[in-house]
Amino acid sequence: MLLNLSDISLEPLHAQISQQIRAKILAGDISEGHALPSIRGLAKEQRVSVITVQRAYEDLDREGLIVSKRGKGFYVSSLTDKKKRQIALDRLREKIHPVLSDAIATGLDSQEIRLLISKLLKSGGGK
Amino acid sequence: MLLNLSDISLEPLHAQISQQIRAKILAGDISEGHALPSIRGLAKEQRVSVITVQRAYEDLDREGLIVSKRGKGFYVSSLTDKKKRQIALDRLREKIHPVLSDAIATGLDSQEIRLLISKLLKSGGGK
Amino acid sequence: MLLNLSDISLEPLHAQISQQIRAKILAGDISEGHALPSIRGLAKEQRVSVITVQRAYEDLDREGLIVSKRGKGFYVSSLTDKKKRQIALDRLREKIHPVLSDAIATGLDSQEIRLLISKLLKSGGGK
Amino acid sequence: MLLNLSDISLEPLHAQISQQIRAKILAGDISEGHALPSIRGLAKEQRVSVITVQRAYEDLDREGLIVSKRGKGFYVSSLTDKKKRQIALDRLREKIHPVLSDAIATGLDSQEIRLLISKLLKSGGGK
DNA sequence: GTGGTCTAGACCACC
DNA sequence: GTGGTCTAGACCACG
Repeated sequence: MLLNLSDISLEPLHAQISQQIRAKILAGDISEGHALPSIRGLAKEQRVSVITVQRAYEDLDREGLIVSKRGKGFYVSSLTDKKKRQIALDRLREKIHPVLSDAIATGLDSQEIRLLISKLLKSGGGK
Repeated sequence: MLLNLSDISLEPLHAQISQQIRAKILAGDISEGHALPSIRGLAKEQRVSVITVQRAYEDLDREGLIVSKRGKGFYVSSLTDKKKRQIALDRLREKIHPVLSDAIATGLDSQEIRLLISKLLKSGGGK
Repeated sequence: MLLNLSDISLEPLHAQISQQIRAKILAGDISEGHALPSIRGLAKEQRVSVITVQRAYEDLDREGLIVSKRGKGFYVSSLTDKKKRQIALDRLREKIHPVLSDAIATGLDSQEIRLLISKLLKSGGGK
Repeated sequence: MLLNLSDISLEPLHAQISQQIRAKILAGDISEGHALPSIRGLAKEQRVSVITVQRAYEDLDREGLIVSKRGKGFYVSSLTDKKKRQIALDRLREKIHPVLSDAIATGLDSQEIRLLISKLLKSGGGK
């Protein structure tokens, strides 16, 4: 599985892993019912500790995006597209709310905030 | 000085302090040349350690928003409104960029991202 | 790690530490990718407080000479020799400028300043 | 008396004062036997505390550059030009030595150090 | 009074 | 094990 992990990021490794897999699932890049890489396999491939992958999978499991089948591995849960979009929106709202609050407190007005965001989205928004 | 600190927040205390003072300065709530509360005074008032306030002030000093006058205290730097707005926008851009990247990776399109943000901004954006 | 710390120097301890490690890195005595001593280890070895070493490492981190890998330690950043030399020259310029200004203001002329410096450099320049 | 004092400099105020007066004396801008401004007068003129000027004068007195005539004020000592130049050189040597040591430890060689200094001296070296 | 530095502990998340 | 944060003291130079 293609992941982009960084040793020196402020974001913990397990969070980087769960976040990138979550994105793949919500974007439909991994379809429902498909198996995820085994914990050991992914750990070896990404050169991280087994426990790190385990924590990432635990998070996704708790969110209901994947399910563990004992002795067989982890599988992508079955979710309607609508439900996926809802989850994605909820996550976005949760993460963007404090940023907007801070921007407002800092004296920026809604107009220029929206303008900046539009520019960022047009310029790709890519990583 | 009125601050809203939470010791259960994920955000370190010193970051909460510097961020709230930064917002006050950028929004023009504290004007240039004015003295900030003394390190010890603010520490006592907010019931945090002296070092915690010190780190917050250090950060703002490094950013150029305040200056330290030895033996006298900290003072708000002189910045034009334009410069302040620029700093605020830069901070917003930096903080919102990864959030937007993640939203895109998650399968959301620019249209619904903008829509969500507009709704949040209209509903106050307040904390 | 071999450090030469003096608690009677005017220079703060943390600055002495960061400066000596900085010199080792810029001179290539510690190569890129190598791990630095752990904060606690160095603190114990040099008989200083953990926080003192931490501040030294923070400074080097901020300058980009080392990077922190959470849970693993600090590592020397990868820098080309050219870049290292540039940083060394910039530091020298910054530190020597006020000294030269003062010398000029004091009535010395460029010729005798250069002469003195040459003599100091020939006599070793060593500590 | 024309002085250039900065509130926010790392250099203590009294050191800034003594250093600038010292430079004037060594450069011959104030000739021997001339009276220095009164402590109170200079303090008022430069908007600093009396004690701050006092400490500056004390330092110069200890170095033998000025002498106190009780009840009359401070006067520039009588020093031959050769002696003045010697003092200036001693000060320069003392201040530049650690800077050169650090530069050497940092991997720079004498050649490029001299080159940098020559460039700084040619470009004015002025403050 | 102020900020700057330092110590000797402690708890936490991460790997 | 690692670094990141925080506390509660202390001493110093400065104004």
